[in-house]
Amino acid sequence: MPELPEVETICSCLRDDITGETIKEVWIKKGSRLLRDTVGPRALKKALTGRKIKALFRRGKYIIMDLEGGGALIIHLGMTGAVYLVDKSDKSPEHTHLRFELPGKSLLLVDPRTFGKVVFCKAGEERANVVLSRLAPDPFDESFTKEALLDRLRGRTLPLKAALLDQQLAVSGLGNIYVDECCFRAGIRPTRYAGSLDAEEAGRLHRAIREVLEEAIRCKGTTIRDYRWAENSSGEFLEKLKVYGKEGQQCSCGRTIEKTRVRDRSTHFCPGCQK
DNA sequence: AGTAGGACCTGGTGGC
DNA sequence: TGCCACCAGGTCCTAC
Repeated sequence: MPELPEVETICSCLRDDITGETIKEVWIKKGSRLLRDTVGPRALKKALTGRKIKALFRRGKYIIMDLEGGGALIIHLGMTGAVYLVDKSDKSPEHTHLRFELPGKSLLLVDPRTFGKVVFCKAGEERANVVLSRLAPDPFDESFTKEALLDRLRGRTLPLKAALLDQQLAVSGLGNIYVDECCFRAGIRPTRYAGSLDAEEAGRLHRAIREVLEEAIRCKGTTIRDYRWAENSSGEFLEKLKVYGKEGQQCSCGRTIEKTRVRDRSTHFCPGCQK
C-alpha cells in the first residue's frame, strides 16, 4: 500500500531515468477506471504523445509528472498501484492501465484493484488541481511545524487516527500503517480525540512523524502484500514495524500489542507505551 | 462545517 | 480439490 515513503521511493528511483525523455507513444487500457476523473483516453493520448517529461516529484501520496511546455500528469496509486520501467520488448503484465513508450524503455502503471487514479492538468491549471490545492502540509514542508499540527488538531472531536488519515486536515502522506507507527513512537493512543493533545504531545507527534517517515524512506518503504517500489524489489521497513500487524505479540515494554478498529480501519497500539 | 459510515475493487486466505 | 465468505484500505460520497 503506497504511502508517502513508498511514493517517495518510486519517484527517486524513476527520476533520473525518465526526466528529459520524450513520450513517443501512449497506450491506455480500454475502459480503464483509473481515468474516471480526467479527460477521455483519446484526449489524454493526444495531450501526452510527443511531450517531454520535465520533472517527477511527490506531494503527499501523489506523484506529479510535469511536462515541458506546461501541463502535468497527477498519479495516485491507491492501494495496489505501481509505476515502473520495463524493457521495450517486455509484455505488459496483467492489470496494466497505462504504458508510455520512452526511448529505450517503457513506463508502466499497473493497478489490479483500481483504487488509484490518473488526472491530467492542462498548462496553467496544475496549481488549481482540486485535490492538490486542498492537501494538508507535506510532513517535510517547512510549514509543517509542531505549532501548526497542534493548531490543526485543536477542537477536533474525531479520533486522532482518523485525523491523521485525513489528507486535508493536519498532514498529508500518512496511511494506515504509518499512522499506527507514528502514534506508537509518539506514545499517544490513536483512539484519543484529536483535540485532546497538549502542546508537548503535539511536539512528540510532530517529531515522530518525521522520524518514522525518514527511516521508512531510507528503507525504501514497507512491503505488505502487493506493494513493490520497483519491479522485483521490495522495501525493508516491514522489519522495523513496532505495532502494525503485531497484535498479540509482546512490546519491548512487556505488554501485549492490541488491535482494535477505528472508523472501520484496523488500528494497532501498545497499552503500556501509549497513553 | 464537522463527523460518521458505507461504497468502490479484487487477490489472497482460511474454513468447510 | 473446490468453493466461498471475508479481509485488506485510500478516497469519495452521502447522511446527519
